[in-house]
Amino acid sequence: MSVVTRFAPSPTGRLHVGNIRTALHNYLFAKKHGGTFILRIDDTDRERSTAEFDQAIRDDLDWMGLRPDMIVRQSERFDLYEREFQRLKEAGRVYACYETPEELDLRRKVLLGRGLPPVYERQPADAPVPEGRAPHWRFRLDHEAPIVFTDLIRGEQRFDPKLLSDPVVRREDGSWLYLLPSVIDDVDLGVTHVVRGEDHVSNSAAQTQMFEALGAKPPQFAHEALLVAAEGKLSKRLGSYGAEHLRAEGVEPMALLSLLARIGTSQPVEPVANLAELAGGFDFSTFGRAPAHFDPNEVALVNARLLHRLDLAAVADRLPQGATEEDWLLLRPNLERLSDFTAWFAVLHGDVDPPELGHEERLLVKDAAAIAEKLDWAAEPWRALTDELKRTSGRKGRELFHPLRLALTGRESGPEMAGLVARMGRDRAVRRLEAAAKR
RNA sequence: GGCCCCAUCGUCUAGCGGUCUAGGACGUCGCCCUUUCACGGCGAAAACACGGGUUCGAUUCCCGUUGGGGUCACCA
Repeated sequence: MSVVTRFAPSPTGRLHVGNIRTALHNYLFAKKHGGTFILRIDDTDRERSTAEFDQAIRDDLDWMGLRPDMIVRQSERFDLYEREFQRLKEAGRVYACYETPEELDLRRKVLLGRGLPPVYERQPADAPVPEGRAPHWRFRLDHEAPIVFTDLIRGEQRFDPKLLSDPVVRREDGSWLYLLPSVIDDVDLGVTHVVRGEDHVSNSAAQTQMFEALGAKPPQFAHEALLVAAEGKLSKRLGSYGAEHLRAEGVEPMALLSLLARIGTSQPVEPVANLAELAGGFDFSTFGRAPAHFDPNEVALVNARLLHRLDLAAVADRLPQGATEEDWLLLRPNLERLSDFTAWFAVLHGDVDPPELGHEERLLVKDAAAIAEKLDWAAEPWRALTDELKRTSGRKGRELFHPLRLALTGRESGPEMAGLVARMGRDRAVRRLEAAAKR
């Protein structure tokens, strides 16, 4: 049987690192086994779901190369839910309830106050039905059958159904809550593996019975430990590391994905060039069970390391017009993000603002300009320039190089000067040295 | 509050009773390369939360404490 996974976001916001990680794991597991990766848009909540977020989610997945083999929307499948719902109703697995949210809330507080688990208490069969009120519907958990399933990450999971509330599956107005439609879809689409955060384990327990009530075998579950922010402790804050933010920061998708695929596992976080390679090493047994700390700085680190080994071909279409292989190899080791390339490209082929230098440095740079003027640029201009200047000025080491670097590139640090100087050409070099001397 | 999960270097983790003078990766620090900074190469420092057991012997098993995470919605 071939593997089928699904990623089921609701279009009520953009993707963030937690979401993306779940999507990625579903994708990688499916691809590793030559299976199918489904994107299921969970838009049963018509109040909060928007077409814009629906689109944004697909764009973000596309940006990362996480292409779904199939896309379905729950809002287009209500007929199916209706049919299955009727079946469950006839089988007595779904029943009508008439409590108001306020009543339920109060009851919960009372139980909690008495130190009891706030589990929903079923009404007796002969309880009076309030007049003129539409019911909402709950799924009847089988209290006699202990719920047991083997989680791919957490091992054997056991739940006493008596400690679980019968989940509400449908509201008074007929709208759906996510629990049941999700199961119906998983059955219908042949989902074999449900990979999601550990905040869903108790949902999985209840859903296990729903699969069975529908006459289906529950899928394999894998509940991964959540990500928490490195600073502070609220996992909610992770929301700020959204896809749009990461994209705006100039993060390479594969850098993000390399980190997200490995964080919280026993495998080293290292830049990996493509999804296929990531999929090859994917293994639930390497997943830890403790929440992992997500540190945005780590994304930047992986991003830089990834860039340093990328070939020109991988980035050529995102580089400025006229950038050559030589430019790329020269500048690449110094990039933290690809967009840095543009500024360095200007150092080679455009203009830079002259820096402010001290009196001594201005004199040095003025001498440098005079020397540079006469050099054979086809030989080793940087070597020749610095050798000569060392002799005339008596300076060496940082004393000598720092002012030259500043004058020639406008920056404190950067790639190898020899390469930069040779590449920028004599005219540009002389012009900059003179400009810095005058400033 | 009930229930569930977790607890090893700063971080992610390996370890499944003796093989641990506790291994790897990221970060940090140092050295090398570079007549500068960075890149790169090499190396070093750095951890078994605490208290009880069990055992000839506990990082490893059990209990408790402390600490973290999750969940108990007519959200997903």
